[in-house]
Amino acid sequence: MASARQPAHPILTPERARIIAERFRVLGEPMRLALLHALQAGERSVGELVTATGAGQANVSKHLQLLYHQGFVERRKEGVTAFYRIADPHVFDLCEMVCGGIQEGLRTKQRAMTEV
Amino acid sequence: MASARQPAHPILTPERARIIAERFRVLGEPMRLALLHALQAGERSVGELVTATGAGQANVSKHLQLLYHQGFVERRKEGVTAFYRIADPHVFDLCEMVCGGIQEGLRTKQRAMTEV
DNA sequence: CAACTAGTCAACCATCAAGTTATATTTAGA
DNA sequence: TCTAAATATAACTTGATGGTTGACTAGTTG
Repeated sequence: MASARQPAHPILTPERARIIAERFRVLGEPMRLALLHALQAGERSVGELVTATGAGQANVSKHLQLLYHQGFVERRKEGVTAFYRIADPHVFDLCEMVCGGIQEGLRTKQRAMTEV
Repeated sequence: MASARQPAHPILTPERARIIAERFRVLGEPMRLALLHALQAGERSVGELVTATGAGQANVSKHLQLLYHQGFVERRKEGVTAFYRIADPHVFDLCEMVCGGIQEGLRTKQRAMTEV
């Protein structure tokens, strides 16, 4: 085990905490996750995302702005149509890690329930 | 490269999106990140966390409840004192991934600014 | 130019969530 | 038992946010 020596945890200044939290918060919204998921298969126009998610157009547009300004998606304009795409596929690694954490939590609860 | 064949992305049902978003949302709050960070060095009582973060006692307690019910921290009661600890150190991997994404985003912007 | 289409923006409302204050609960100790 | 300490909970206030509606912008087409 390497637990004898405490790892030097990087200091979390309030400013850093704020920035990191902001990014987490953007992912903490089902609709935005749905948009990212829809974009996982490739570039999509706003209209396509509207039909894919069943949400209102203005709503989709607003969420896309948030994702855009946080750097999660990129934008391309073609005529009157706007196409969005994933900026960094690593987002999905994040999601999978969260899923793993959820499943781990469930396993822990399961163990707790089946204990003697 | 394995990009020729599209990976079969797991389906994101609304229910799954809601659960995943809920977890992200818990991390999307500076105070809760500060609490997790304070716990990174080891188990702490509520009082210790109050002085460590400078927040109100009731506030800290409430955030701890959230972290607890989402399975991010575990709890131990000793007399009248409650000790909290990190349930799964993988949370910090998540945070570091987010930091990486932030830095990557900044690099991208930097490149965009220094382009011809 | 008029009509249409795709998307963004602004205003509004309802809901939610963070923080505070006060109160309840539980345990230790005089 | 009475008190004090540590924590949890309830009630409340206030600011943030998701969703909708409607106006506005900019291309496209007749």
